Amino acid sequence: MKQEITQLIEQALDALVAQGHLPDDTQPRVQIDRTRDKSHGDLASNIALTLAKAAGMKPRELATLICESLPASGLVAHTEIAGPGFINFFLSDSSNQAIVRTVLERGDSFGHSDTGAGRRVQVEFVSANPTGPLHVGHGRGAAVGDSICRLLAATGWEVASEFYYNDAGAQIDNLARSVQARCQGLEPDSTEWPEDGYRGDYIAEVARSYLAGDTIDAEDRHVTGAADADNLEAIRKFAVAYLRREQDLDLKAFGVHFDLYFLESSLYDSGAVETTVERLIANGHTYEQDGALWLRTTEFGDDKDRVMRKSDGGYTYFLPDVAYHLNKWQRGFKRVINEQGADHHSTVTRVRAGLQALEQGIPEGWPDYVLHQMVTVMRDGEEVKISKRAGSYVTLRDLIDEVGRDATRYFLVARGPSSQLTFDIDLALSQSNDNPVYYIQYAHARVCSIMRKLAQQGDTWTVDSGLGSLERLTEEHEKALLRRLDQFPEVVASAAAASEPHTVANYLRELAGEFHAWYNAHKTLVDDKPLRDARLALSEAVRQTIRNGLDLLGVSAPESM
RNA sequence: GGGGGUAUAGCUCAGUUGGAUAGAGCAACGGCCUUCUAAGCCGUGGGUCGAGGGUUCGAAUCCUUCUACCCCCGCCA
Repeated sequence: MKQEITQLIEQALDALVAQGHLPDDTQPRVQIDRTRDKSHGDLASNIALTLAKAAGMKPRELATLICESLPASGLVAHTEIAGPGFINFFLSDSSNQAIVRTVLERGDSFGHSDTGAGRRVQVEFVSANPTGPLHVGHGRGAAVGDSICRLLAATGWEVASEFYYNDAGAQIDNLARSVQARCQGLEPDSTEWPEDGYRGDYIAEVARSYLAGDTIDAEDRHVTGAADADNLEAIRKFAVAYLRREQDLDLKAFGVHFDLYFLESSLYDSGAVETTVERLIANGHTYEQDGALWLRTTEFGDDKDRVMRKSDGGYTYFLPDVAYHLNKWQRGFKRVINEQGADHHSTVTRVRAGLQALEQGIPEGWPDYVLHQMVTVMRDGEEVKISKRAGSYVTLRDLIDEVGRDATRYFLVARGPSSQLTFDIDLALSQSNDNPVYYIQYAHARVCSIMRKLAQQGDTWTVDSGLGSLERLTEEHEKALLRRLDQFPEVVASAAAASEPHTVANYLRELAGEFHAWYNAHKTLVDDKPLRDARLALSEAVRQTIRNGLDLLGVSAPESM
């Protein structure tokens, strides 16, 4: 609709240029906004305000000229000039009502578009170390990352979701030593407990399972506990498999799927890490100091140089990270989005610097990052500190069990990634009925309920009869719903472009609110059949749109509550 | 000290890449169920958009200075 109106304005401007009212070099960017206040019509343009100076006219004067030059169109009922010089467009009823047909024809794909044109995009998220269960922060990453994937797929991108699986390095050794200590009967308070060891209770459970000789069936590995407290390597393999399985189960319960688990160890096995080091050295961006090998990341905007090979010969996490992202580039992903917690912010500059130092023609700002701010968990009115090493923990699984998957996902995705999030468990539990997700789902279920009622009465309706009498939708509540439905494709497009799924959540709250208001004000199943069928068609369009929107958030659309 | 983020109603947060009188939920108060599900609706009250300055037809939004809080600044990830 915006596009059609934009074209009308452009035609009017062309005519004014031809008549000499506007300079020949007028190259306006026509901007159309939805109005906030319905007394301002449906759409508004500020074009007269932006061109007034160049035209040497007062804005309202120019606006009048533009309105007089607008080609006739069945879309527009009338225009008004308002305020300092806005042109307000009042759309005809029939053009507003047409959205119902569009929604019902497009069905599950209403709101989808093809801006991605089949281009490939890779989205990496969660990427938690296999050193403990997933916590709320990972949950936020999972909810946001998965929703971004859904948004990109809905806008025509070919999406590859990926979990970088850190199964090598110092933290894994730390994990193995912690489990071994538990196998040996040590407690975290013991003086012999490993320095920086993981203290959580789950470590004891891993040890118990290992000593019992359990077999772990994780998605990509199957390991049986050797039950030998002295075999550190066996413990390491068992512990990684155990925690991998736990994370698999957590993500499955959360409804999050990954196309690929990329193993950090594979970068060592394939020689990619070595190759990366050699290339960085050959390119002259490194130096040795204090027995370590440093990368001159300050050449690429970092505030200090970084160690890539430690004095003990091992690599820091930074180097495999660079090798991993080179691998992504080599796989042909021109667009990559990394969704991470903001506590990992410092890696952004570092990874990009490493990629520049490789001199492979990778763009400077590649890859994209979406950083979500920290999640604070409140329980019993107090903040629960999340620390794997200290052992205090609120797992994602706990939340799903207590609060429910839909509410947990909605809660974690409904805020902008850049704002901090307080997850109050007591609130989510005690007032779960007030959770916005139920409000939205209820709107969906209500439409289903109306349809059931219709069937109970032995009545039927057809989409065609509904679409044939859309002109009966004349109530203010109905007009508001029509406008809202028309907005959905833009909401999806901008949410996808900006990697901001929360705007979809906000939209659904508005749509559901307007539906509930309409439902209470006007009965759908009235005796007047044409009116009834028109309202059923509108109800069905609302239901379809809510369903599509919830799907983008990974939240279910129940048929009854 | 440096980098990033945030600051909007009592609380939790929106605010469509500069638009018209800044919104919603919760909390408070008052109404609505013999009528398609009351997990709902209607109404009332509630604001120096952290503070100062700047840019322009127009600023919660952009620039600048300051203040407060969160995160990071490791040869951990």
